[in-house]
Amino acid sequence: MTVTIKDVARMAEVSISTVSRVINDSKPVSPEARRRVLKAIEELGYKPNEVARSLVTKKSNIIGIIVDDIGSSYVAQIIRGVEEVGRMYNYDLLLCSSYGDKESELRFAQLLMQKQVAGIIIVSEILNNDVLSFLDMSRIPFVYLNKYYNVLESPNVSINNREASDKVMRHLVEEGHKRIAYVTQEKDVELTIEKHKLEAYREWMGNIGGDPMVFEVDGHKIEDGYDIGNRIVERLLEEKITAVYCCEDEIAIGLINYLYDHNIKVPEDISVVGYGDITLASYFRPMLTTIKEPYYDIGAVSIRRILKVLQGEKVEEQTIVLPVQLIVRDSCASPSK
Amino acid sequence: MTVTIKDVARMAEVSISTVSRVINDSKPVSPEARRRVLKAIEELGYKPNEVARSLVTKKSNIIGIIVDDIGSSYVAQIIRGVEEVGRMYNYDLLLCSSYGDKESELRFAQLLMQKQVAGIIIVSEILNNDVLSFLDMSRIPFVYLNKYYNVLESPNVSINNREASDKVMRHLVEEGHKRIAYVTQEKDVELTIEKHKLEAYREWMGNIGGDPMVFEVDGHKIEDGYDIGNRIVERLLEEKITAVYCCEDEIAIGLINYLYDHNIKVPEDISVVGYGDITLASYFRPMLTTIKEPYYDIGAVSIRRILKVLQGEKVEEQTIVLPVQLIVRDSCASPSK
DNA sequence: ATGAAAGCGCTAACAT
DNA sequence: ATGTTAGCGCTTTCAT
Repeated sequence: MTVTIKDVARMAEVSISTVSRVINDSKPVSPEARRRVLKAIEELGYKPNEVARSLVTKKSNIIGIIVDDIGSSYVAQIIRGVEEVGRMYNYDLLLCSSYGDKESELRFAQLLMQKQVAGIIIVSEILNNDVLSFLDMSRIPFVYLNKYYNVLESPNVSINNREASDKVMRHLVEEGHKRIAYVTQEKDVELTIEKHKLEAYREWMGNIGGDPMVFEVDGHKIEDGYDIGNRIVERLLEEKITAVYCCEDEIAIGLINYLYDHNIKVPEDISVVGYGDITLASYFRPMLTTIKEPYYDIGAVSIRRILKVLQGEKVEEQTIVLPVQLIVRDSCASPSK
Repeated sequence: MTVTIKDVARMAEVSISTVSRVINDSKPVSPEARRRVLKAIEELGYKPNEVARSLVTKKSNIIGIIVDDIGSSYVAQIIRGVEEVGRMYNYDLLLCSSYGDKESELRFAQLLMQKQVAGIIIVSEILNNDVLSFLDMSRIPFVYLNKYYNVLESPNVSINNREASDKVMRHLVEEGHKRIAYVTQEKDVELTIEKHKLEAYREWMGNIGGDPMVFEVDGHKIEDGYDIGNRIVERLLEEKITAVYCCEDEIAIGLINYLYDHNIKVPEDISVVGYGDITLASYFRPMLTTIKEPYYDIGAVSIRRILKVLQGEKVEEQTIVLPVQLIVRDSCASPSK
């Protein structure tokens, strides 16, 4: 049946410890013995049983990742980043989808512990102190990623949302827009990144002497953006709004779809700016002007952080802040007229 | 420290075997002993070490999944299907991305074996007999999914592509199109599903007495569809083509983008049909008329198949064929005339 | 019904 | 430099 370290030892005529030593390069082994072991491994096609290994070393080279929904493209991008960097260091990914359920998140965290994962990355869209405190206690290296909520007390990787919003507003103003609306999330504003984005928006509107006009959307999906189009389009027209800054790409795209379906042209009649730069943003027409949240990098940096901790390095900052970028594309133009 | 079965046994004043029996419900245990064990487990917050378990049982409840690129939305959908069904039976997912590299696919398959996964699902976009024969030999239950190539000799889940193409052509013809072009893949046509799709296309064109007009595209990305727009648009116009049937949604979307960027209206000037129904298809404007490949279901059925084998059930068919559906949306209309 | 003990495949002291 | 041995935490005979 499956070949074990014993078989290798027997064939190479050494003890299993010697075999172990050459596999792990953990102690000096005479060239001769090493040669024989290597030969035996080759001939038998021996592959160490990772499970047995994990049992004794009490750790696997598996990183657990709990995501909200792998179907979201930003989540997939984060996973790519995690996967690719992890792979470089021979770490594998154990994937769980919580679909936004608090209890699932916690249960998966426990499950991953049972599986002796080396570290955990959570991509969450809700606020869930239960996992956070569980993870804190368990003393396993982890990173908590949350696109919406400000996470302050846990290791995380994010961008400076205030700065990002400033970039959007500066661009809009420089393009000549004065009547700019902002579409924000209605839920938990004070706890989310919307707080900072709204601040930036309000400040800029103050500076250019315009009235802030804030609309609230409920949900993060393209459909939700479409719905809000339905609810606000009349106000937009009445108030002669020339640009709508949406808190998320999905909302922006939904809104543009609504406008498209009602013969309002983007950007000719109204400019729309998004936030996130999801995959769709550049395939969609008109191509979306938006803030690039570097999802891939967020994933890559997250696992790097965990790997560092695993190697015993001290990681100072709780939050690692990545640079933001405004991607100017076609959904935004100077106001006609 | 971490609490083990010994701790539970001590607290419950039974042997570890009894604890094991309670945990696994493997043998009768007296009500009294069971009660005490349960209580101890509760109080200590004991969670069995899955790694130790796997070592002795020689199998984990982990399903390995090797995908081409988790960034593709169809891949993400398949994974969702696998994940959700797997979860119902307490299986976890170990994820590897091969990025289309043959050797990676093989290496990952070996790696997954080392980790004692219970089964393997491969989502491949290339032809790789090395993994296939490795998997065959290893006698681990697996499913080989390939969107492009006909896989005949390995367990797989797919749709009837011939039938799907018939549906597209019937729809196009019923809408009144006579001058229909088909965009196919240029690579390995004889080995891929394009063979059957082309057959259907040619047969229908023969039936309505039209000239088949086939264009070849190289690649599966939206950009590739855009490129081909550049290459064929003049022919399309010359030949008064009223509908283009593209072998993949990505190609269709790229083509529509090209047409959009060059002021050719879809569907008013030209109808475009895709194949796949990727997530983008319904968010894109015009919404794409396309064949729905049920990715989620493909994933779900794949893991069900593996689970069946794991439970010792015989699974007769190598290939499980799922029903197809034509999704009629907006990118296709009757030819204006 | 329960416990003692062997052993899964490996690593890591400890001896030599 | 190499071998012997004791576990890692669990399941599973085999006795009782």
